[in-house]
Amino acid sequence: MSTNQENFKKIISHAKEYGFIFQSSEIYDGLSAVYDYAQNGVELKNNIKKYWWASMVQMNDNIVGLDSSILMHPTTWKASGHVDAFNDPLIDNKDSKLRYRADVLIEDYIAKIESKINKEINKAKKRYGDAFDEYEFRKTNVRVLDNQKKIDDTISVMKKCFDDDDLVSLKKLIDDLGIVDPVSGSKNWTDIKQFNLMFSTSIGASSESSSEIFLRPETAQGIFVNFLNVQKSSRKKIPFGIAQIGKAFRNEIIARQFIFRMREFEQMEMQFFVKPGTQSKWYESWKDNRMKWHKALGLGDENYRFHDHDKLAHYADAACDIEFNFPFGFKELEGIHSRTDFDLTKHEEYSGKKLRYFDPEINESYVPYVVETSIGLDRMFLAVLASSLKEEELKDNNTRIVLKIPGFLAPYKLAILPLVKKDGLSEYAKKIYDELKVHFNITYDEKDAVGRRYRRQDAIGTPVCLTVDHDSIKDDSVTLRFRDSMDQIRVKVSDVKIEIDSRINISNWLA
RNA sequence: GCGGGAGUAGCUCAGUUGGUAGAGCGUCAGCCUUCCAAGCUGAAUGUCGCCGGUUCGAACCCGGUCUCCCGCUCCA
Repeated sequence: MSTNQENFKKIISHAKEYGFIFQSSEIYDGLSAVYDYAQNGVELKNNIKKYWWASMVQMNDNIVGLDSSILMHPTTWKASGHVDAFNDPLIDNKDSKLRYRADVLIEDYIAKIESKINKEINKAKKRYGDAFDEYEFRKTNVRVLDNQKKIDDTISVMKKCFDDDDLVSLKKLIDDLGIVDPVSGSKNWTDIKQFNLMFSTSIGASSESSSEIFLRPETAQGIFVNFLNVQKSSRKKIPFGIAQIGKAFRNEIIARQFIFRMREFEQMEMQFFVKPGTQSKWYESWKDNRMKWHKALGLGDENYRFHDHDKLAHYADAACDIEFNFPFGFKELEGIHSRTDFDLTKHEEYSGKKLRYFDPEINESYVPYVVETSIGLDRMFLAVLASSLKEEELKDNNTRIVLKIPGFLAPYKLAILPLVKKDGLSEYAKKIYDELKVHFNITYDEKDAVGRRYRRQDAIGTPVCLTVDHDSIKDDSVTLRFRDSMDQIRVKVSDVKIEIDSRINISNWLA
């Protein structure tokens, strides 16, 4: 475990030292759980996006792309359930150090009193047998009436608190009712705090005309509200999918573990619209498909596993995660959810617009069911970085740090290195650089011994280095040196493009 | 948010009972070098996370605060 922690620290240091990830606003002490992608990080991240986009949109003739806005009509989030689900009044018990939802505590209290009433009723039932009239009993029994009044009062006070957003009175209610922590039995409560996981902002420049809107907490809703627009303009027939890559925002109560859980993060989501009744078939098929996609990267099959959800979210009838073996254990990397017709039905309800598909095969229209695949881009980035960063023992007690990422993901595909600066080698090398830079993202380095320059390229994952020596000028041949094997081959300058391309072309990983 | 640990150069870290800040690696300039780092010369870089207090004097002691890592919780 401690070695894993050390390993994780090394990854974080490496990410900073070699220009992959910096903390946001670092000179101002940083902003909690927000990170920036630096010169090498942005290349790697963009390449991961390309891999996903190609496998979704390019490789499937029934999946199309979308880039919807971060800002959406506020009713979107009422319809999706986020306004309710992402909004919790929380309270801590100072003795047990546990955190509870205040409304759940009160509801538990009400349930307790209800069970008292039921006990009373059951006792009376036993006593009076068939002659027992529950309605009459509830109306007349003093203890029952007393308890029922407690319940009614509690509910009305609680409702008023929520209507008025009055957390102080809500706290007072918990104190007045003498609610204790089920674990510690203590009444030592903190104040109630409202946690809203959605970031809000306002639209409209003047304060009178402005209205509160949210930064999207997931990209999926942008797809749902555009479902019919896309379907009609693309003339796609069900089953078909809409893919989207974009930022989402969650005001996490606690956000940690480097870029694993951030407040501003990027999702790659695909919503697949299917005929009702066929969703479990597609759910299984996408589970299989997505796992294959991950494993094709070659980060190690043993690093992936499925994890089925025990309790399902309000919108799902089946759900699982693809978990990855991060330095801090197996954690969710991608979610695959069978979302039923929940979202489209809700949007129909709230918008008053039909979101139905007319199926020409059965001559009927219906609200499609949705199977979602949703992957955290930043998590994917971390998975690639963490599993690829290796420290290798070489001969003569030497070691090297090498980032063994798949070639097409590498920030630079090729580094051009003149063996020495003099004798025209630099000029010759720069000429090659100019010829090749239109084909690949490449870099040039002539500082220090060539061995040290190889190490620098290893550290950022450059799969191939090209070295120009004195013979190159005579016979137009150069040495290619490969990151993983450290092997070298001699090729004609005119063959370099083909040699590189055969090793880093994304199609090698897409099949 | 609570509990535990931490914050000193780009990175990893020293820094004695409080006396005015260092190493290794890296970076930059130059030299030397004909293929796998750590050969030579020189240089730059720190309000010791931030604010306040105690003290003649604080990297060190005290208080607050910010940020990171671990546990609880949730998710992409």
